[in-house]
Amino acid sequence: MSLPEADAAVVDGVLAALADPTRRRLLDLLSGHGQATASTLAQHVPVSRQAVVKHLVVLDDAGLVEATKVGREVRYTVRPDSLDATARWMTALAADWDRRLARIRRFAEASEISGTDTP
Amino acid sequence: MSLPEADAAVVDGVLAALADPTRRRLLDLLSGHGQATASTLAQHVPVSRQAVVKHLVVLDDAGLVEATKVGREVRYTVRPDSLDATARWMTALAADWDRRLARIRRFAEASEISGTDTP
DNA sequence: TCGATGTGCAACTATGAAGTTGCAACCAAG
DNA sequence: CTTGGTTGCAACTTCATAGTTGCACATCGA
Repeated sequence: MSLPEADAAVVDGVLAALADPTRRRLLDLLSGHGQATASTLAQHVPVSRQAVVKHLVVLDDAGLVEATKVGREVRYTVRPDSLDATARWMTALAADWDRRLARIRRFAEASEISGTDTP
Repeated sequence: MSLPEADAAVVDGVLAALADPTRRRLLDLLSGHGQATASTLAQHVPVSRQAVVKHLVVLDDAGLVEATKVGREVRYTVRPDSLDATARWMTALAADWDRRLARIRRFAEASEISGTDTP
């Protein structure tokens, strides 16, 4: 109803991307440095450069980072748009749950009976 | 840093839990029905009851659902608190990225050095 | 041109998670 | 007590993904 369904794919990708601690760390490093290459990031994370690259591909597919080729190196930057969309989605979802729970609670108090549906 | 670090474990659990589409579907069903058992949920989802139970355990560990034993059945309910906390965390993170990007952009414009696109 | 540094691609391993099946235990109603 | 429905536990399979290594390709500087 009031939940935005248009960016379901975006939300899906962002949630999957944020589920990994290493990727969250990379995003943290990126937001702190403004720009960084995969090689530079690999120095601040206990995995290899190729592992970092794979993570950056996932983050790029989720729209969370942007790759810019500068000479022979690839600079990565954080992109807040899809994160912001997912944050809004989650906030709306939490509000929706609260609404439903409030309604159910009110209904339960009024009708005194607890059997909601399944007999 | 304005980012709340106290609920890092909560955020971690919620993100991991929400990463799975089946778990999101279960949460959707639960928020719609108010209450449901694992057997009931399994009828609305293309997986077995035991798979649903495992998902519910994950959701319970993440603080997203609550289990209540009623007679011989276990009723599950949605719990918005940790979802709300995660939503706030994500909103703060998006705002933080925006802040940093704005600062970097302002700095780049002021110092005139970085040829962003036109060489 | 030559070397050094950085990136891209491919093959491979392995650990964890999602899902299944089977069976035991439990509880309510006949 | 027995029977039907419900949950709980355990072993097992399967598959995605995080990680590795090795090498080829590009690019900058001397």
